[in-house]
Amino acid sequence: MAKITKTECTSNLKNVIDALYVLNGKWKLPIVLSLVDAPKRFNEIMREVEGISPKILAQELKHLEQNELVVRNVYDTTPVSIVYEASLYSETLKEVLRTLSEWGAGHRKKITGK
Amino acid sequence: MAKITKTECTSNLKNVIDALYVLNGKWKLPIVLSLVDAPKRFNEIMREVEGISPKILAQELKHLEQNELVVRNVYDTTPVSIVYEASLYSETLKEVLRTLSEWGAGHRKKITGK
DNA sequence: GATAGTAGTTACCCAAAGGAAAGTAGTTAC
DNA sequence: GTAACTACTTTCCTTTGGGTAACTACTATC
Repeated sequence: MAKITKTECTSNLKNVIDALYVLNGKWKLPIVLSLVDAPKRFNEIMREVEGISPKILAQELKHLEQNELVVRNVYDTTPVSIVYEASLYSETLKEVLRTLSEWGAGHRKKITGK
Repeated sequence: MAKITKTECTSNLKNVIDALYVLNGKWKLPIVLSLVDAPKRFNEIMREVEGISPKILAQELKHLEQNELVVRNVYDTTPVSIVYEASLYSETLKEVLRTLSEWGAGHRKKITGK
């Protein structure tokens, strides 16, 4: 890593902590990945993201909506259908997800597979 | 995001989960960032990473050592000095830290600062 | 009228993460 | 001998994350 100043390092740190605050937890990135694939309804997400409970899914969707990563669309059909989709903004996560995925794959090889 | 297959998506997901498993928690990346800056002793890290308790620091250093991100050097002086440093391998995190930092900075602006 | 599906909410519980404070064992300085 | 510094460990406690199961309110189908 190129030489950096103390101030740069501290602000890096703060940025990383902020990013992790938003993306932290077992389910947030899996949900986003599922919705990036295609918009889905509540029970469809439940079926795709295996193991998640309705309580946690509702909670995480709210968190992701607040952070503008997911959009909740309500359609006035009978009964109403509610469709969640990854926001345009969520595409800014693309690079983060890519580097994390690459690192995770490489690291698994290093620690277990060799 | 370019069109991807279901299989690619699932393996992405697994990789990301694996990466987060290693990097998860409040302190791991802050500690790595601190050591990337310069090798340090236990109490030096304590002072730089504000708010961390000795219990947590000892625990996280062990975890990071197991994952080969941090090296623990023992020097046979009197008294022994123990110096922790970021491993060469930890440089593979560079890209991850950079994208996370950039995203965190941009996201903070979006959600709070405007 | 019973069953199933929609999108959740509620209450209760457990386990892991993390914080606070004190202790330990050794060395060094005063 | 007392205080301070090293690198931790131990104990206790609280908070948070997450799981289970039941329940709600509505609609559609048999």
